[in-house]
Amino acid sequence: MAESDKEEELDVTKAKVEKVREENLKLKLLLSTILTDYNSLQMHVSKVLQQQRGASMELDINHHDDFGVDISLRLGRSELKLSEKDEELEKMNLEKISEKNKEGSEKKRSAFGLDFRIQSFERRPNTNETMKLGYLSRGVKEANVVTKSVPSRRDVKTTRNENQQEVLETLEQPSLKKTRVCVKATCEDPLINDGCQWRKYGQKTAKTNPLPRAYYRCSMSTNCPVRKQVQRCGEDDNSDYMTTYEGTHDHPLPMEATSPPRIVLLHQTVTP
DNA sequence: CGTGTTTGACCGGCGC
DNA sequence: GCGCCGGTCAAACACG
Repeated sequence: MAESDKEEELDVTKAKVEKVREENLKLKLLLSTILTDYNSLQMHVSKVLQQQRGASMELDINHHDDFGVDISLRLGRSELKLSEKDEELEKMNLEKISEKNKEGSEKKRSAFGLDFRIQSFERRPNTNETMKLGYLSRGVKEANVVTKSVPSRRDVKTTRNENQQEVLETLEQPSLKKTRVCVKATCEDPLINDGCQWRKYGQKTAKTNPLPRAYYRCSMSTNCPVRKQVQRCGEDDNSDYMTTYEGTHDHPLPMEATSPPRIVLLHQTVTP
């Protein structure tokens, strides 16, 4: 009797182990997809930056100002510093990975549905602003990054393009700066899982857009200055959400917000 | 009862 | 100066 009980228990345990193994395999697959996607993003960023560098050299060959680019794909963390050695390693890894994933990465990217592009980014020399993009978990279709140094409200003019996408035009004032990142994402839940806790403090319907815009504050720390706005881009339930993060967290972030994909490209300076 | 959401009121910036 | 508009506040409410 006890013997058969033990055998039954063993079978149940075996089944459990098998289940866990299957789950593990699935997670591994998911991770590899995410990694592939991340690598293709890195490639894309470096390509865009190279193009930008080329364009700026062509545009202003006699101008001797430095032109720096900081990109850090992390949500609201303070600036990441890499030593020269780290940069070299990062570069080597990127090359290695890009060769490995040359084939099929495009296909996988569209299948997984993650992409982003830098619309514009420019900084003046001796400023210390890092661009941050929230890590979006699954369900993200397109991340559309618009980041600039945002001075006081007085100096910011808000215009809109055809897609009701907010574009910030910064007038001359390099001192007062805030991080601002726009992310366009498709998910059922407007509160995409970026690892942080948000508390809604308001909702408004803009005149130019009948769809409501929600305002959230980070509630992970009592006086965290980070805010985000979530604006639906279409009327149907499956439509995209434009999420705009503003500010830098004053507290450590959970794993969800700090885990990869992460892109760090520090100081690409062009000297004519 | 604590925490989060809703929603109308209020405030400051900006254009005319 | 006035009106419009976007962003924020805060009281009321809902929920676990």
